[in-house]
Amino acid sequence: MNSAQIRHTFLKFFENKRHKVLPSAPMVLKNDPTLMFTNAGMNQFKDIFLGNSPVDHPRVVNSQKCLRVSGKHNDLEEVGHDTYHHTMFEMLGNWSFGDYFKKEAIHWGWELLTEVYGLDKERLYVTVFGGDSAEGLDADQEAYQVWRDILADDKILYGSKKDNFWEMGDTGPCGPCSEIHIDLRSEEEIKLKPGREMINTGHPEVIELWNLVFIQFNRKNDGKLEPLPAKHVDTGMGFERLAMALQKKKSNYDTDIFQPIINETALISGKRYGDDAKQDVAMRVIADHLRAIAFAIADGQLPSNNKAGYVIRRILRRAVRYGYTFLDIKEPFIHKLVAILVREMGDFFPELKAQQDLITKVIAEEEQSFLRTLSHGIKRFENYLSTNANLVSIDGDFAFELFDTYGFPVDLTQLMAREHGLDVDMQAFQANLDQQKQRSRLAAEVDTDEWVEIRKGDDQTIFLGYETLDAEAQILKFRKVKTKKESFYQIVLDQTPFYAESGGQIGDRGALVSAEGSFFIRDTQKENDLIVHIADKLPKDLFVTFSAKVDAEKRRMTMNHHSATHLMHAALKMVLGDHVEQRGSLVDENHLRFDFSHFAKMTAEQITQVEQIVNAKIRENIPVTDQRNVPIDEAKAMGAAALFGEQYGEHVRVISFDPKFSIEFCGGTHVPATGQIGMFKIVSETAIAAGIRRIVAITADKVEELMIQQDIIISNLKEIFKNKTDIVKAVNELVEEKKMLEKQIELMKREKIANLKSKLSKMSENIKGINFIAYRFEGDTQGAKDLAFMMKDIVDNLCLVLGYEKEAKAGLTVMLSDSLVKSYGLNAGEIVRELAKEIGGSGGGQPHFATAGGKNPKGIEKALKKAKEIIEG
RNA sequence: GGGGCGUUAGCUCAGUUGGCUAGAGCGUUAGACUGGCAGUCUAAAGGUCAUGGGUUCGAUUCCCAUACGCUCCA
Repeated sequence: MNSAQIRHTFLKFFENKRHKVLPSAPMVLKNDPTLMFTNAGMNQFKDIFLGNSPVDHPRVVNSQKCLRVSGKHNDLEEVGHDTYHHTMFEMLGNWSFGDYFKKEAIHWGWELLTEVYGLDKERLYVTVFGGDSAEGLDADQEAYQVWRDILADDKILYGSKKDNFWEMGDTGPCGPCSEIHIDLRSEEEIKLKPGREMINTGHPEVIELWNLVFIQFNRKNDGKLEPLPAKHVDTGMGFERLAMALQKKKSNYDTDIFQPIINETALISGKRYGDDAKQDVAMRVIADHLRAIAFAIADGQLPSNNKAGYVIRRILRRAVRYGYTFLDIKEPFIHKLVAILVREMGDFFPELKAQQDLITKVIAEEEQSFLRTLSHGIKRFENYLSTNANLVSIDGDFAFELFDTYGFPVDLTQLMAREHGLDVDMQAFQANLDQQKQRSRLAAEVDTDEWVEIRKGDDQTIFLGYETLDAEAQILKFRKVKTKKESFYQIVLDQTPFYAESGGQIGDRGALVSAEGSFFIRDTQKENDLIVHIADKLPKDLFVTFSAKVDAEKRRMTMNHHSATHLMHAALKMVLGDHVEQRGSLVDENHLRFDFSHFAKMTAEQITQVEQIVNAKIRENIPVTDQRNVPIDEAKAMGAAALFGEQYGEHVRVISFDPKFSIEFCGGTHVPATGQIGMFKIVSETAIAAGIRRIVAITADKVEELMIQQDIIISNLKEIFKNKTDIVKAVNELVEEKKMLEKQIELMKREKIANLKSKLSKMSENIKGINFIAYRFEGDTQGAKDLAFMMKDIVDNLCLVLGYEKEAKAGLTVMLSDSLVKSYGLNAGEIVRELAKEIGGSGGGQPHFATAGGKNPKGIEKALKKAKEIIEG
């Protein structure tokens, strides 16, 4: 059975048991401050478990793409060194939300594995929760009894809280779990030691296959467990492991999920998989990381230098590094593997296929830039070696500097050190790293108090912001949040007109008004599905009914920009083509920012064209069509544009301005009719990454402001040019004229200096073989310098002293021929310091050229005389 | 969010106690050589030393702020 069939079989099996097949949620998360990436199948159902979202389907089945590269689950450094760790993997899962429980979950799981997939029953073992006295929990007898109906007693093991009690976090839903393990060792090995003794011992061929979690408790803030009214089933089976078991391989990487990519890597590098342990590790790393990066980019996360984007960049760089070091590939190559990945997985994950070009381009660009970083680091390293003789080991501080400031991986530093017979002081390196971690942790510390419940309210906050900007509201709960910089309150209301930041639209600002006064709400944000109002102060009386008022002006401008974004999106597709795909969007009261895939700079004509289309649509004054709760398939059939990397529920909201022109999935707020936007203007169009362009544009008042400003500039110009008809021509003429005049001035200056040169040459007095000239000069420091260097070229044995006055300050310049410095022992710096006393200042410089400045211009004559005295000695 | 580093010619970069009237290589342009091309030689053009303040007789160099970029940590 190939991997596609394995996945299909799983979904089909549960679909036949009345489960709803759901697509994988995006791997990159938004609106969850605690998590950057989907790291388990349950993430997309978190709000159901927490009771924040209603249950649409009590039974669900899916295959979820997961990424474990940050936070609690971080497998990045393990990947490649063994046969089963991955950054990105698929989690097959079936779910019951308050529907069936242990009995069905266990029986179906067993049925699927043994009867449908045909796994050998003899090789399967199960574990159940064995109880925990500290928690006051008994063993999970219920699960045990179900298993006893299926399996012999010696196949069932009791597990500890660590292995068999699953918790989402410090608080929240949790419960015992039952795992199915498989023993894939050879017959001989099994004879030597039975599988029963190998469970959970970390053997790569005796592994956990499927985890069935039975959620029946809620962990409270005080650590106590409270039974849940609705019990859930949450299961997760590693797709790659299952494939290994079914395809009778010894490693996940030997399955058809990874082999095509590994083969291509082998081809590119000219090495063979299986020949060399280190090379094999590298090929596994590359195969794994390629998947993670490609899917992340498809989900809208580009590599960048912070947050989620940075994690993606690091994964890619790890892959490049392994290729560079162990496969000796010094050229960008990972992007070439994308085609293979798309061929293998593009059918089940259409987002990959649709964005193949972009993914390839972005990866190629990143590879290039990292290879530059590497060569930079190598250069620095060689520099370090050549400036530090007789080294015994590489300084840990230097290795850290390379790593921290220049991004040069420390293992490469070690490798290069070894080539020179050196080692790296890793202790000092680690100490530096720990110090940095400590610092970051302190700075990022956020102290969140527990929620204080004011009123009972099980339901979600009712959002009224599409219809009104002013509504009655009561506080459900609030909490205090403290960071290094500030502290504020988060407030949850029973209903609210405030739009929480999401989908690129900024959160509303406004106030909660009661008899007591008005309390400023500075921002509104989303935490998962929870709408959180941010305030600096709390009202004294929290139990009254407030009037929640949104800042209407800010919202109006934001809506203008949001609706304009939709119109522009449609216009871009018309002008540039259907490959235009939204990659990011930000709208606030000041502007709109829109990132989209397109591979070339837009021409001025294209930009104008887009502006004209949008402005025409604005003048048509098209009323908005706002359809809520449209079934997703129906919305798609309408031709609404969905975004990659955005998670949509069963029902979506569809916003259209003339369904033939612009129709999009969107949760944001929009103008009632396009006329309100008034006017649209693109302010800039730039590149932000390979294949991604960014447009910044403005609407309404902002365009008006811009126009007024530009009008003022133009009328001012016209006035200056006495209302000439063609100002551009006038300016051009002026520039040309200026150039000509500058040339003339330059000529005259030269002439003047030439005159001065001959005049000064004639003034020269021969004092003891020194050609001495002292002169009061009309000019400034720079002019004196120019003159001095010219005189040096034409007079031998020169001692030139120039004095000049500028803005009531005095300046002196002394120039000596090199011969005087060498054979007479004269020093311009010393001379000028002596002379500076006369002008009430100080100075210095080089032996042959020095300057001084002072506040007393009257002393210039005296200084010039004194210079002669010095030379006369 | 915190730390480190960078920004000098079209490109890649030097410029080390503040003073060599800012340099190299590549590229560009012109001329010469060669039957032509490739090439070689010679010469030239090209710089608000990111921006704005400050210290100083003098700042690419030191200090402060801003912008942009790189990088590590969270």
